[in-house]
Amino acid sequence: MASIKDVAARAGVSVATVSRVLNSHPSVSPEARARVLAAVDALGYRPNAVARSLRTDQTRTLGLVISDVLNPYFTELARSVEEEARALGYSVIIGNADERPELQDHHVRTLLDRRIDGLLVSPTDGGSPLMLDAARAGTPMVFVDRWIPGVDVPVVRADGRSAIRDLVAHLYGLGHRRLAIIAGPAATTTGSERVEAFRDALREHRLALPEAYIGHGDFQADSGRRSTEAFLALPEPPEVVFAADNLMALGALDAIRAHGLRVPHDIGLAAFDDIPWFVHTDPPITAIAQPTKELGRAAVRALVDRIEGRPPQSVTLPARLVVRSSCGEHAPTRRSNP
Amino acid sequence: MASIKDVAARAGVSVATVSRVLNSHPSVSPEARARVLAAVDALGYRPNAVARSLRTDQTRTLGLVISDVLNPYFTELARSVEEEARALGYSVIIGNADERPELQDHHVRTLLDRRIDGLLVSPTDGGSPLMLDAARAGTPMVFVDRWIPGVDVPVVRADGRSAIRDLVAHLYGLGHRRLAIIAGPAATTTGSERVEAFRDALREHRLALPEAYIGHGDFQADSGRRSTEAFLALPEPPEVVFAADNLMALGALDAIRAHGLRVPHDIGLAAFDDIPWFVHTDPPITAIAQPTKELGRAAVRALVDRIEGRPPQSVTLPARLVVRSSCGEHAPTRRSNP
DNA sequence: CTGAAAGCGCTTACAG
DNA sequence: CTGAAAGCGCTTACAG
Repeated sequence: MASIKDVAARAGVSVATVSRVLNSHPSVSPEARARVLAAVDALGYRPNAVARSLRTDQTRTLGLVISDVLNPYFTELARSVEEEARALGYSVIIGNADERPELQDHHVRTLLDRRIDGLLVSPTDGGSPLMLDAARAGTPMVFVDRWIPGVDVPVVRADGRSAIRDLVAHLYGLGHRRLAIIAGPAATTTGSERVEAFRDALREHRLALPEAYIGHGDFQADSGRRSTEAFLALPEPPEVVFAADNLMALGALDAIRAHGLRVPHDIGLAAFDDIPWFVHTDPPITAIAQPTKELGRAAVRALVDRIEGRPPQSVTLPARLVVRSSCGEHAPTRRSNP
Repeated sequence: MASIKDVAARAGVSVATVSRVLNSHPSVSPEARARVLAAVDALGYRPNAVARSLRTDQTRTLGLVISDVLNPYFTELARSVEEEARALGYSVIIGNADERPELQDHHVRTLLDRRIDGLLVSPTDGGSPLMLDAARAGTPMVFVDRWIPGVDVPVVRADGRSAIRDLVAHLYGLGHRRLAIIAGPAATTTGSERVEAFRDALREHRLALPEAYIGHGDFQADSGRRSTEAFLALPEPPEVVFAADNLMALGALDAIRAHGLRVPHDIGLAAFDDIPWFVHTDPPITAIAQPTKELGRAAVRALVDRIEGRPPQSVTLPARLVVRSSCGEHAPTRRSNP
């Protein structure tokens, strides 16, 4: 592969001049520029980003560590992150933690070793020493979707509280009283917050959330399946199950179908996170939609602000309820979006 | 951030010795090793991968350029690629082409600039000059899923031909005669091959594939929607629509529902690529499943073979038909997997 | 406007 | 077993 020296030799100038042309530094004569450009072209020269990074101490690369790529919500988030990053002149390297803290640490470590300019994280747990150290050491960092309390890092996320209140009101209006939730891991903010918001909303209707109606999931389909089976085995099973993410909703659906039950006739189902397929499931699933694209964009902007020395800002965007027919027979109250 | 010099100073040895310890070179005295390790620990030193790469001319990184991350098939492929790569000591950087040739080129260029050790590509088109040049220049490269004919690069893919023949036999057995397909872009191998396999299978049953029954899609949901609308507007609409990927099937479902039609009563639907949600759609969708994980693994192995100087091998794995109820009322002939 | 030179953080023959 | 030194491919003050 041709190096800057080859270009310099062919153009009859020094490597300094080649470098200046490549970085569009103003003080280069038109003739020199032309000769360099011609040499670059002839040689098919491409600057070595590794060498440049070593020298400039910046990689123009962002790291994104997400909890689970197979979750459509995170896939969409990742895509929006890459899009915005590209617009701002950055690449992004994605690390998939698969909801496993050790794997999350593996990726954080690899990314740090590669000297990425900044890190976007949706933490799988309460924060490993590695991540806490990185934050303290001043690595530019922003949390997306989930965050770690007590760490001085901007957070970009959606607030599902009011959408969850809308959901509970909707369920109550349909006559349901026994409402269960499949929660995410308590160590994650989205895991605990959604349960709390749900519990608070129930309380407004003077409804309790018994321990048996709380499934302890891990945001993966399998745990949705297991929790739902436990609910169904109860002497008094819930009338509606609210899954705290779309994968656990998938697992719940699997379990319900395995028991020969029908939604919503035998049991209702709602999910946090909306995906295109929810329109076509049997029946269409009532869900809480996050402004995923906007979250990705805002997260990148906050991180790049931090990297480039501007004060970064935390952002909280509202989620919204999308009523479909998975929770009851009534003609659903139509909301903004079908 | 501490550098190798800091470690050397603290341990009272030269940087060469530190480097040897870090790379577990045998000729280091136990005492020196211990002092270095202690210094590394005290300083929280982490080697700079950028510097190492510049020096060794290898990044231990693979590039993966896929056509569309939002497509669950590619998401799963990406995940399996990362998993296998990690097992072999490599990281992977994913570039999402979004089915856009310019974006594909952007990622190939960026990846090449970063001096990745090898490139895994699922080409969006017939091959840009950039990609062709890279292949000719000897960049270790492997095509996954889709490939470019006439380029000397190993290909790892699934052969859907026999599964498509099974599908057509299944449809024929159900009494359907007017079968349509929503194809992918003709410039992609999977785009053209699936149509040809479909046409060949129809011929075995003395059925024709009229031009009007070929939708020209681009593997995205919107094109599935448009093609289906065109089918439905025909004087004699098809009895079954076969979408060449799952996103176009989603679009087809949208269009069918928008017309107030029901699957399979009014029109049948089948898809290439199977996804977990197909079990829960209304009705469950008959699909052709690829051995996605195995494809990802095999592709990484072929690429790493190539990188490490072993002869890489092309691999073709079979896809298989999964019969559900979206094509007809008959009790479906059960196949290996529900 | 231009070039010689230093230096980013590593690795690795080479000499001892 | 160990260290001094060269060098990977760049960028960038510095001097002219």
